Amino acid sequence: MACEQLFLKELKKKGYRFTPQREIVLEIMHHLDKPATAEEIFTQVQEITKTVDKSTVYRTLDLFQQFGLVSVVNVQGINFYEHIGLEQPHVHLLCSQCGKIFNVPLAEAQPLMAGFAAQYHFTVDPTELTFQGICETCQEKSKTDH
Amino acid sequence: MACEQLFLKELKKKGYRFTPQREIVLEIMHHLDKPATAEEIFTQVQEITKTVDKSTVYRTLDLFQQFGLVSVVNVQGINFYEHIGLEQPHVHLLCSQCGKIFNVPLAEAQPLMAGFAAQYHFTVDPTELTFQGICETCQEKSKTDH
DNA sequence: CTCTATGCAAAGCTTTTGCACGTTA
DNA sequence: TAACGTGCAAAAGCTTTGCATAGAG
Repeated sequence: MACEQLFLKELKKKGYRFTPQREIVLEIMHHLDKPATAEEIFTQVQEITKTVDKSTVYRTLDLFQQFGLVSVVNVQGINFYEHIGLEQPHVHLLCSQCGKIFNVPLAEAQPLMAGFAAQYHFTVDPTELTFQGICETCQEKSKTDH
Repeated sequence: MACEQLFLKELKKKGYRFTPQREIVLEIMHHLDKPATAEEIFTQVQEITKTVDKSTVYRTLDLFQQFGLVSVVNVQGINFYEHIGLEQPHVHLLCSQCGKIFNVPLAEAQPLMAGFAAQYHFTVDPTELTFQGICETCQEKSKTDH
């Protein structure tokens, strides 16, 4: 995996080390299909080995963030981490009912961001963009519940 | 203040009581010029009287939320509360540098929200909408710093 | 060998909760 | 005077930190 090799080189260049713990967390982040909490990531780590501490997971996620490998979305006080290696830039749609997070291309929000820039000279940071609401499935569900 | 009378009636209708503590917090929320943390609100309460406990502030803010008087924005793990009594619907622009929060009319984001509804059948909840980025002042500042 | 990273345990912070007592209506 | 609300203290989450030791380079 090219991006991992690159990351590895960057790590070493800065005097950091590539430990088994970091490898495991990286691997897990790589296969996440949606943003996950530290707890969820820790649980997945434990399925592989019990010898990784939760604090190491936190420290590792912090490190990955510094390298732009991982981004954090905070929703209602909960941090969700996701891998952003080669993925296209995107924003999040969070369903406040089922908790699922969907990614949609950043391009969709570009006009709005341009508007904010033009009108208020405010430059939106797209990596932090999350829209809360209700997803299709939950909308259907609430219809049939009635 | 009409909205407060209304709120008071609603409170009583549901069997809640209008206590001095709730009055103080309401008053403070009313005069906030920007979203504030529970801690900040508590500090302001203490400037008026020392006899209100922090847990009461939390409970009161929860109550106000239930009545739609107050909304919560969570940013990087921190809850900000704001009064939304008679104000027009709006979204937030949060400057990640200076921490200031600006309100802009919801209408600006309406096209985007409509797009999400059309394409993904996802209904955005506008009360939770916050855009992080850099405000005009901080942009100017970083220019002159160079 | 050196210095970074880890595990463990403890501390920190914000927020919530249990309970006896005060207060509102 | 019957609920509801409050203060106090303690607990509960999530995250961070200090420190001795293990391990990467």
